[in-house]
Formats: sequence, C-alpha cells, structure tokens
Amino acid sequence: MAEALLSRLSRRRFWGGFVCGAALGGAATAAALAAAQRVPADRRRPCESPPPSRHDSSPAGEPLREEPAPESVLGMYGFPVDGTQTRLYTNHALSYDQAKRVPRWVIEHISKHKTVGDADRRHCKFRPDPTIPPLFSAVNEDYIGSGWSRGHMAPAGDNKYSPKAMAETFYLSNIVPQNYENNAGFWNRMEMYCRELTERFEDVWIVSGPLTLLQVDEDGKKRVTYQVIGKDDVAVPSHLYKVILARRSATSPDLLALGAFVVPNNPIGFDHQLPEFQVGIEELEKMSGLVFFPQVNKDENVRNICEIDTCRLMSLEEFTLYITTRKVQSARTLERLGKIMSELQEKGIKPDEYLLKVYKKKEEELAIQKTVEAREGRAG
DNA sequence: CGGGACGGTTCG
DNA sequence: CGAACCGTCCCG
Repeated sequence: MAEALLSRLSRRRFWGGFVCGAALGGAATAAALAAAQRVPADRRRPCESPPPSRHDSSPAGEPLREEPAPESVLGMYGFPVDGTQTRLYTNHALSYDQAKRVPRWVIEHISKHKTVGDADRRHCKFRPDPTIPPLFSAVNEDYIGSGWSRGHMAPAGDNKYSPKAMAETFYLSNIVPQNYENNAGFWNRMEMYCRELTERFEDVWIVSGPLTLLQVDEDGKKRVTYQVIGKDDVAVPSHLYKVILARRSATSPDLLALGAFVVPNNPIGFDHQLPEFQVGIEELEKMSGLVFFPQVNKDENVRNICEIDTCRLMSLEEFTLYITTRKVQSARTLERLGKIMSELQEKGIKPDEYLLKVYKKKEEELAIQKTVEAREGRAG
C-alpha cells in the first residue's frame, strides 16, 4: 500500500535528525534546561554548562525556586497564565493546550475491572469541558462537518465500570480531531490491545496525546504546519502518540513494561502492526516536549513491552468477528440481525463459537419480542 | 469497539 | 418558536 510506504518514509524523515541529540538524551536535556533556569544568569559565565540534575518534579504552575523570592516588582501584576496545569477527573487527568484547543497529554490508569460494566457510550454526549474557559474551549460545531472525527485520548471503553468516569471522557478537553478510519481502525485496535494488557498486568498506565510534527518541504526546509478547524481553530494533529506502562502486580519483582508509539493521523490498514510504530521513549520526549513517567528510572527499571508482551493487534478477521458480535448484541429486530450475519458471510468470515452463541441467544430474544408485539397488536 | 445522522419530544 | 435533549438508526 502506497500510503503505508509514505508514512514509513515520512517517519524516517521526521526522526532522522534526532540521532546526534541522542548522546545527551531528551530526558537529561530537559532536566539540564530546568536546572539552568534555576541558576541566575548573572552568576554564570557565558556559555557555562549547568551541572547535571535529576528531573524536576515541581507541581505545574509553581515557580521553580530554591530560596524565598526577594521583594520584586517583576511579578507584582502576575505572570502569564498558560492553563497547562494538571486537571483531574474521575479516571483520567490531562494538561490542556489553550492555543490548540486540544489536550497536550491525557493519562489514565486501567485495570481489569474498569473495562467491564454497564456504562454505555450511547448515554454520553460530546460537550465542552465545563472547567475550560470558553475563550479557549472547543465546541462540537468545530468538529461537525469538518471532515475530522472527535477522537478520544482516554477512551470511553476503558471506563465501563463508571458512567461518571465515561461521561467525563466525552469532554472536548479529552478529544482531538482524528481521521475517521484511523479512529475506528488502527487506533481502536491499539486501545483494544491496551485493555487486553489488563489480563496479564494488574495495573496499566497510558498517556495519549496529539503531535504536530515537522515535515521537510520541497525546498529542504523543515516546517510545522497543521490544519485548524471550526470557528475556534482547533488544531488537527499530524500524529498521535501513546505511552504504555504496565506493572505485573504491586508485589511482583518483575520490571515494568514500557512502550512508546507514534501513529500518523491517517488511515492505517490491517496489514500494519504495532511494533512498526514503536519509538524510543526519549525520541518521543524530544518530539513532544514532555517527560513521561518521570518517577520511573527508564534505564534500569523497565523492559520493552514488545519484548515482554505481544504488541499484537487484532487481525482483520478477529476485529470483524469482535465488531459483528457487538452489533449482534445491540440488534433490535430480526431483520437487522439477519443483515448483520449475511454481511459477515459476504466477507467470507465464518462465525466463531462465541458469536454463534450470542447470535442464537439474540435471535431467540427477538423472536419472543416479536410474538409479544403481535399479541399486543391484536389486543390493542 | 470506534464514530456518525436523524427524528420525535421536551423545555424555556 | 428554536434549542436542547434523547433514543434509534446506520456505518467501519
């Protein structure tokens, strides 16, 4: 597929320039910069390199300072407010980009029980986050008719256990403009794999977010350009990222499993698998300007998730069977039920045992419902 | 699972 | 009256 080749080529272009920076490392560089910012410039020789330092763990929005401030007029009317502070929700947290009207990052924790329950996305509605100032918020109209879907960062399906938690994932602070096919296809399969991880790991933490990566234009110059949509100019990301951290159990001596992935915001077919999109965590940190899981020592305490686990996404047949089973479960008429099954047959896919079981149960249920309706029809 | 569009109803 | 709301239908 030509698209696939193009996306691989463009990925090479995007990341090809980062090799020489790898000696210092994105995380170390970020820490060094933070340290430099703490040392007053007049006490440093020009071009003096600051001492190495650990990651900064100051809460967002709190000025970095080691000594009490001298009385100063500098901040007497306040420093600019950027709205990047961490916002907490029932089962996710995020930092918001007030200029792009999308999240910078969204973190969630999932375990097996959270992915099961009665919470139903049909009872949910996309809506502006009530805690985001309207001046900086996206609205539904920005997305509708734009050619881009509203893509969850923290997925609804990770919050089946709690209607409240699921409803909060529909706030537009958790949403980015996403290619329809990517959202329903490859990204969806990625999310399914993350949920599958909870079968083998007690705790899984996931950070997801948008990227607007540079491209090399025909004049050889590097530029960052991106579409904006709606009256609020919501930024369309060129790529999406996901960082997965998985812990076998609270008491296990096993190392943590870690993986970082960057996916183009384009259709990606079933002939592609997850490892194709894996990147080094420091590469992603350099691209995004973020340090992920800063309390984890990534040199000693982690293993590559694709070496410990499968990093295998569903095949087209597995995916189709899964989707068909969901559709069968939500069928309202026998006619619809028949159409769902005949379309599966047209695709040349044989129902598996579980689908057949669900189908027979649903067929029985709808048949009974039909006779009841007929009886009521005669009576009334 | 991930998204849409549409129509009937309610409400200020 | 239009907007908001909610259930139902459809697609990949």
